Amino acid sequence: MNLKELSTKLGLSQTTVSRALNGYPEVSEETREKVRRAAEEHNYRPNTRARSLATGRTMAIGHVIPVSTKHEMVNPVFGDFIAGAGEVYSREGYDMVLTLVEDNNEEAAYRQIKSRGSVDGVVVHGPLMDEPRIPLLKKIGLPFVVHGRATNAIDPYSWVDMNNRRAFERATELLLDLGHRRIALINGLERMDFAFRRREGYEAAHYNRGLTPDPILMCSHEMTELFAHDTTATLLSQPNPPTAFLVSSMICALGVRRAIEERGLIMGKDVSVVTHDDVLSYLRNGGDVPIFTATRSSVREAGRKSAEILLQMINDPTRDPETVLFEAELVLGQSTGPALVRA
Amino acid sequence: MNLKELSTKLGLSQTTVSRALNGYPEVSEETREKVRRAAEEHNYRPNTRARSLATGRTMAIGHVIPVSTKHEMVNPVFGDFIAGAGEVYSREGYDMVLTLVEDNNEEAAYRQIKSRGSVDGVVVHGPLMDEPRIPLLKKIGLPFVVHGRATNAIDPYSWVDMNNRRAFERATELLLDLGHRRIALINGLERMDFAFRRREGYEAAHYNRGLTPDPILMCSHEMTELFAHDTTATLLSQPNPPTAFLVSSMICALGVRRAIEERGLIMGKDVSVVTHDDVLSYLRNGGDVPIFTATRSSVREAGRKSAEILLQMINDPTRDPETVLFEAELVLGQSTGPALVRA
DNA sequence: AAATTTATCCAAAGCGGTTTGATTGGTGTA
DNA sequence: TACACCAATCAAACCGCTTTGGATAAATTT
Repeated sequence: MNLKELSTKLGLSQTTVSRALNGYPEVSEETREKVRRAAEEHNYRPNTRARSLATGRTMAIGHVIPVSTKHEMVNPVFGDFIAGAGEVYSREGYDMVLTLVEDNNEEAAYRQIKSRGSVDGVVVHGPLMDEPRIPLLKKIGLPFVVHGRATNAIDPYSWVDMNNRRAFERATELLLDLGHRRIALINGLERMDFAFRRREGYEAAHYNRGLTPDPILMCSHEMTELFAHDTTATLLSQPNPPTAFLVSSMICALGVRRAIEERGLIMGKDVSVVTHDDVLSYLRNGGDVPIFTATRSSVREAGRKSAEILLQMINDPTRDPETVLFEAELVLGQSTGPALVRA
Repeated sequence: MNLKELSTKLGLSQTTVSRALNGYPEVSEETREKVRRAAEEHNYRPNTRARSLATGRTMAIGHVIPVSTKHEMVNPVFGDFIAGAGEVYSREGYDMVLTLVEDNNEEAAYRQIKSRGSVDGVVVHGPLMDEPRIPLLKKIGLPFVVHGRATNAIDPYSWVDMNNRRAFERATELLLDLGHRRIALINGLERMDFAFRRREGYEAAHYNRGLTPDPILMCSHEMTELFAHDTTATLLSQPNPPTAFLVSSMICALGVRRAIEERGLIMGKDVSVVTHDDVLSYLRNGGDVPIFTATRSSVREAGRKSAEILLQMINDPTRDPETVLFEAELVLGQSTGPALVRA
């Protein structure tokens, strides 16, 4: 059932039917109601493509997911982010289109997205410190919002981020307060902006107390359970092992815990762990007292916020870029305790 | 830059330019080359919407992700499945559009997808045993392939599934062979088809040896780390605790292990664990000898296969439904061992 | 009563492509 | 030389919608 059919069936012009359904005032309430009922009855829904051709708006938002060619990694955070953004999109009648892009030809991908014109805007995921996509998108004039930030970006742009630096600074301070002096950092890839900032926070907390973190304790890698486990195992078997771990994701934290317990140590007693918790739906840091002491910030909420900002930008292109910085909560769990005095 | 502009710039008609770019034979090689170069130079790309309006093909595939209203759960498997499917789509020039649907109004969602005409076909995720979406999609005539199966579906349809029943039967047999007689089943929601089949396999292995599984040992829930942990802890504290656990996901397996170790037991010695492993990128069951003994089947591969089948169906609607059944490998890891003789 | 408004409705022109059905000039053939 | 045929190109229709710019009749002013 399309507009033409519906309108002949009603004995009206396409114009009137279209207007009736889209709430324009030049239509009597009586006909509008008639049209509405007929549309309902025949399950009519305007064809998206035709409509967007006519309006110039696609009513779709693109998400470009970088897929690491080397590791075939998909960020586990992605599902929940999408869920948050999706809530907003479906409420506002937008579609969400995903494009997977290998990390070597991102520029081409974005140019294609723009020239094919299949979305009204994009969400940029996984920004690097030096993020070429930001000036690119500015140049080609595609509205966008970044989930995260890019330290070295110059021009203003819209982003939604968590205060990674502050979160990890606070987490480190907590561990220092508990007497820990050898704190390992199990970080993500540090060309990723978030990971870089987290290390900054970790280091800052040390420097602020006149301490210098041991470089040997700082590790950076794709955040898998396995990496976290192996790294932790290695560190713990060294002559002067860390007494605490600051970890970049729950998944990694599980690996850290595994390594700790394999050594017969008790987490929260022999070794402390603080992790960042993205509040993923399938990996709740649950229980009355959470398992892990954690810096917590909901990635789903970030998804919602990103979507909202992007839609606003699309609806009013003159708007200035908007930014949102979430502060992570620091929630105390069972995984931290005072540093043991070394025999 | 659109077709019209490009063709006037070239002094050719839109027809010729369009044909040149789309590889039609009625164009001299000379002009074709000229057109190609001009298109390249001006970074011309046909507008997707216009093209799909004209051709009737949208060059987009829909994925409808059920989002549990109660638990706000997003299946963690989803990211990797999408990555696999996405490979195929981008190779074939398809977009992927995601629709999040709360589990209470799925029918409306699919009808809308059809009538809005924004995709050429859909992948159905998370089929239930009694899956209303299958007859619905058949009725409204939208090509689809199901990731998983629906036990009670009658008409033939395309699906890609893992042999859940067989996998869990084999896993159970392994545990029985090792002497275990009280094997707990930590399963997903059993209205989900995959979970139902897994239980069938688990039970069949028992029945085949004249054994009857204790209903108290069979648990079914949304598959989170927390649920798995709590359930395991409860079961282990009972008078006649299980000596082995058969688990439906790696995430759950991590919860099971946590509960085991909290009790001071050693996995693979005091208690055996077999889990299903979807080969998620961030949760590799790694190491030379895998941590967990597991039934293993790559969900990313399933994504690839699903996409391929769906595209074939779209390209040739007369094709019969195609089905793919992956057999899971059973890989031995460190988490299983002979049942201890009870004192 | 004539002139304006106003309330409804409609025909037709896009939107940016693809595709059908000519039209042209050049070749091959009888 | 005349005819058919082919290769290359184009004008125009079409996909399904929105939107501009009338048109018409009724209501209101003057």
